[in-house]
Amino acid sequence: MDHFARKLLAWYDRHHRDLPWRVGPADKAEGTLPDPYHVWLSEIMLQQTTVQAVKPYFDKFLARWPRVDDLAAADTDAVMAAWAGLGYYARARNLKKCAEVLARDHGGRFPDTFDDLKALPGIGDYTAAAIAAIAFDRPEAVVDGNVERVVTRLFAIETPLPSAKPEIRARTKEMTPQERPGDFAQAMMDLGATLCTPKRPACVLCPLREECTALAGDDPQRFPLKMPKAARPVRRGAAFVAETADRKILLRTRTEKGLLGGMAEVPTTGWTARTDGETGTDAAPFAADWRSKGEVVHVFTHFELRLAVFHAERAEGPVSGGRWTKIAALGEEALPSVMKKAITQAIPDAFKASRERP
DNA sequence: AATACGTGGCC
DNA sequence: TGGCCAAGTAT
Repeated sequence: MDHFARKLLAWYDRHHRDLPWRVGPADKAEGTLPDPYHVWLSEIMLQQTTVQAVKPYFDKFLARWPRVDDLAAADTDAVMAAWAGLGYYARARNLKKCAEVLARDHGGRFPDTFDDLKALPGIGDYTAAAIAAIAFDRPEAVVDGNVERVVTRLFAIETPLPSAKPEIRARTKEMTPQERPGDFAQAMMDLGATLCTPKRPACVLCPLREECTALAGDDPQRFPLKMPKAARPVRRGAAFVAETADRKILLRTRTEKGLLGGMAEVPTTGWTARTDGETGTDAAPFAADWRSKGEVVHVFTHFELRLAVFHAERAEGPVSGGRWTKIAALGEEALPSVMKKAITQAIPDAFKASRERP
């Protein structure tokens, strides 16, 4: 085992984070490996998502679907609703598909190699390596955003991301030990998350400070270098919150593919790049006494949405392609955050009401 | 290979 | 306060 791995594992034994899906080094020393289902579920949720955001969702999913077979047998709508708010909803659809494949073709068990894991829906290079290393003790190179930061600093890699990825992978592979590869992967990620942070890294506490090339230089924080990002355009549209006298609102389900795929929404116009600011009620789903309720702004990864919100009270009647849903039952719907924002703008107590009547 | 894909927290 | 960032994947 090389110098880096030995020092890092010693640090991990003392300073590892305790996380709900993790088996700590003390328990692992007695031969206990974490449940692959827990590792998989957490890794999918953690893709581009903070630990803090994931925790309550992980607990909720595990309580409701304790084993992968339970998830395979679940209603897709229920899974989407449980995922609502966590973002990147293709993850939830692939999670369900993956559970079904495992239940049908693998007897409800996870494969234990990188290649077989990577063949599953929603599992890419990172997640396949992470599950293989953490749940099955296989010495795979696990490279996430934390590892990219740690490694580019350790070796002062001047190539910007994403061009530097092959070099980072090669370096990580060299460092990954045959023994405790799962702990090593988690140690690298813990180091990146707690000490080798993007801003103001705590180098004085770092177990690798003596061998860090970036620290020997003048400014470790400048790593990793990154290619400049494209500007985020603004798109505009209108959302229509139709409410009946008995407190129902009109919802639709978005198509499976694309933005917010398979999630619930209130009727909206298209979201276009036009900047004239003109958003009228001509595109409303039906004629009603639409009242303007102002605008909500929501920032997606690649554009900013400014949604003009309209509210109609005492709306009624059958509407094709939509469903009238009790405001008190909105908590069971797969509503993404942007839609909760729009509904709250029109009906401030909408989600308070749904909480009061479980 | 470059782009689409959410959300919330932080400074 | 606006940009950056978080355990990436699919196409």
